[in-house]
Amino acid sequence: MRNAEATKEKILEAAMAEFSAYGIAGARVDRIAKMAKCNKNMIYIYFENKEQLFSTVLEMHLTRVYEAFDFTPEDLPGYAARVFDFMMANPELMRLMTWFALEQKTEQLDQRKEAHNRKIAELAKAQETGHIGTDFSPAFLLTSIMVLATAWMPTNPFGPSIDPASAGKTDELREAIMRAVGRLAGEPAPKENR
Amino acid sequence: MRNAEATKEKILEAAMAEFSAYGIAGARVDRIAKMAKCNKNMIYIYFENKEQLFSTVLEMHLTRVYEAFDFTPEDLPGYAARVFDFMMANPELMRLMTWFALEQKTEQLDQRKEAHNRKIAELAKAQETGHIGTDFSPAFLLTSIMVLATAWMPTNPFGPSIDPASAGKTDELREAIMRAVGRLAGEPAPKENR
DNA sequence: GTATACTAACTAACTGGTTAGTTCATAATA
DNA sequence: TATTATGAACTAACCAGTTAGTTAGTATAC
Repeated sequence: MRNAEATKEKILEAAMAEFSAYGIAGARVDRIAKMAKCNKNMIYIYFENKEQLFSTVLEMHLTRVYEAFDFTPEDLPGYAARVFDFMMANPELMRLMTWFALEQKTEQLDQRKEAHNRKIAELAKAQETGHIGTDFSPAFLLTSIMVLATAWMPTNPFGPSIDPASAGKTDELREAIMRAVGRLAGEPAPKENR
Repeated sequence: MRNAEATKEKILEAAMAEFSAYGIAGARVDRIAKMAKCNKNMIYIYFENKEQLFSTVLEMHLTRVYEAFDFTPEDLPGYAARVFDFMMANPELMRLMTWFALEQKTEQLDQRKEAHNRKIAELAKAQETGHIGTDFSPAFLLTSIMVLATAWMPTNPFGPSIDPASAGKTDELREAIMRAVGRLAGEPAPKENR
């Protein structure tokens, strides 16, 4: 069976599993080849080297995220819930991002930077128009939201290890995260609560 | 110069630098020996093997943390500020913890677990006595606090990379984190906002 | 239609450098 | 002299990346 595209696909899939499990330094090219049921050399033909392969895998999946759900500055709890659900369903991606943050050699991904700047601009506008509170800066808000939404991932040193009971209670957790984000973003005009 | 204790100390110091920089898989024992200006063999005499050395370094520094500052359930913003300052001053420890969370082989550290359970119990009591709000569970609160206090560390994929401008503004950041924690923990009876 | 030439996809075996861990002779100390 | 600390050299395994060669598919020529 000769099929370049299929082989590339299998390599990328295996690489995702390997890198998210072991990071760049810990990943083994031989193991990726074996998992992809292809020859090791094909990896070097299609993807230069190990680091290049990692970058390709990471960017591919990040692109998938950016297309998966959109940012709604007027409904930040809803956005947090979507991030939470997505990350819970894709723990491998979270691991990949964390490995990258730890192992990165000062490089930054333009793609992510742009996406963040766009969101921050939207938040600023939402603050001006009074849709959300102005107690926190847009950048602070965005970071807080992302951090709260991903706090219960296994990659977080303070997440499940603090709160092992949360393991099964996904719904309660999402609901609490949404309320927390609501508190920070400032309930534009809820008149009263409870 | 013959001094076993001093050699052990130097090895531990070098190991901390190496492991926090490269993780377990990426760390090189030869590099640690060179940095500690000791022979590689000494490492194996004093600390069994590489993984054992890592565990020793991690536990040692975690103990240091637990003794460094105490938990004040009635002043959670203050606690968050202390965690923030400590972590900002010790970014290496945060990296070490993150490497561990990624590389761990399902082991849990009893020491940490105990410390967390104690804090959660204190939070529960503080809720009963009305010192803090009851909108969020103690475990949720504690995780949120830790996560917010450490969100702007370089290890966080959503921290400085989202908000590079925060680099120099430590004071503003701490103040915002304290307010955020206050929002989540405080105001037992928030009648209205704005 | 079938023989030939050409190319893309793939493979097995190898290479050179690295790395965790060991051995053993020597030096310091008591 | 006996014990312990130390370091240089060593070893076996590992691993990223390479090489030289094979196989399958496809186009061209007769």
